[in-house]
Amino acid sequence: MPQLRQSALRNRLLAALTAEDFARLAPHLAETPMTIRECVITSDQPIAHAYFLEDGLVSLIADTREGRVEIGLVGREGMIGVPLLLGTDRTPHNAMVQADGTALRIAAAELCAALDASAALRGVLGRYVQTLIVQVGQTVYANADYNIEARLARWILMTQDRLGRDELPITHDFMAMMLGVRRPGVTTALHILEGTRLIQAKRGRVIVLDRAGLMDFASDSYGPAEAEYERLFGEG
Amino acid sequence: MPQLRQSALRNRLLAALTAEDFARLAPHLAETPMTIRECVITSDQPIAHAYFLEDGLVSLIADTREGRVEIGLVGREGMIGVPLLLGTDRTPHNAMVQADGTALRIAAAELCAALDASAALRGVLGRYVQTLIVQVGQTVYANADYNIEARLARWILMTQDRLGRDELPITHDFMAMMLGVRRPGVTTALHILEGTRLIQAKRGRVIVLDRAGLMDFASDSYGPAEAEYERLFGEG
DNA sequence: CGCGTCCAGTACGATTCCGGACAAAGGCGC
DNA sequence: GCGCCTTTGTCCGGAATCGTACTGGACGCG
Repeated sequence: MPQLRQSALRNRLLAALTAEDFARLAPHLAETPMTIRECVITSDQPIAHAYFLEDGLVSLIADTREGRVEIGLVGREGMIGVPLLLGTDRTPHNAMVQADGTALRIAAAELCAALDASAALRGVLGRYVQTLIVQVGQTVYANADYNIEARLARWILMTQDRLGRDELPITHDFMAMMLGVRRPGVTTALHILEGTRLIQAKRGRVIVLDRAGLMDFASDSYGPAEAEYERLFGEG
Repeated sequence: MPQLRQSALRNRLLAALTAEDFARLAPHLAETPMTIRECVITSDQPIAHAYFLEDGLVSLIADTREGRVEIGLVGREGMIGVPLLLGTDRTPHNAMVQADGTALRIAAAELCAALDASAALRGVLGRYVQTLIVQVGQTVYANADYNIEARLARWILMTQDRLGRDELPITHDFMAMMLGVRRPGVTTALHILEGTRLIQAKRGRVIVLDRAGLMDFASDSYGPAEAEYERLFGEG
């Protein structure tokens, strides 16, 4: 495979590694396409690879017999396969692709070997786990204290952050599942956001018009998790 | 301080350590009382110590200007100070004591040194982080898909697990804050649980009468997180 | 033993959101 | 251009929960 140049990567975790750590991982990283609705990790199944996203969007989903909810969102700021960092090869959650993209993936064994060899690598990826915990915690808070419109604004902002574009390829149905609400509830909430010109909704996509306005609308449901990421990776 | 014997400890994480890892930590562990409403970790402040709980209950709380919600619950099955494991010395969350108890605490620097020295220690504590992520994820799910009574049943079960007693020293006000609902909502929900003889409510405490019945009531909101803990620590 | 404080119980209108159903419209394949 | 499937828009009654306020009882303290 072609030589990977660290500076050419979009993944913020790989970019934050020391040159030495990157050199350790690079030989094992393979570019992999991700297509929508694909499950890159399936609940309670062995995790064969970790994925460093270059583009696209993946949801971490808790689903049981009686329903499913999104608990976390990962884009090129993060990675899929956190349980591997934490000493286990499986998890009850699913990781499902929400927007097409590509990832650099590495076999579980290679990642674990690199982790054992480098405290600096453990530090970078550990800090990512911290940001993920804060993100999930923020989701608990948002679901408890905010109405659908605010949570939708938060979700749109998070998605925009991770995709790095203003046009988000998302249907109402998907957003409803992610937020754990009824689909018509999303339709109505989108109309409200559209009415104040914060977004423009088209069939199958949402276009962000006024990011600052969305942040106002989302209030404290958006922000803390993002601040934690910037604190830990902002300089990197 | 007196010699600590690993087999005499109630904390399940310390009990799960190898003898070698325990010996590494033991000289630095100091028994510390925890009193109700004390914040053992304050948001965005440096974390000086990690706490391995021997008894008592601590909540992880996300609070902002506009509200606070519990995102996780820790007892003798766990530890406080997870960010230290993940390469940072602070977090936006608070850790507040909900029931008096004691903990064995260790200075951050000593813990980090031990982590650097032992892959096995990293494994045990990393797996605890995994169980914590699943617990928080389960809270997202419970808040999205279950009514107050079921969530209350879940919370009572989790508290009972962690305290190891049937009598839980908890006021309605506290439960309301933890679940992110109104206080009278808790009163009503408790009456429903009491009506079916699952619990008995007294002033300032709840007594579990029928644990199996509570599990039925909580349905899928309770279980997955606990199964994950047993999978990772069940034999230990 | 009496007072003050914390805690539990109750009420009620307002509001959000659900559950389910159905109709319109966009867009793709043929 | 036609038909079909997906997606979106809309409607309704009903349930859950909220916000707020007030009452009465339990407990601790002096």
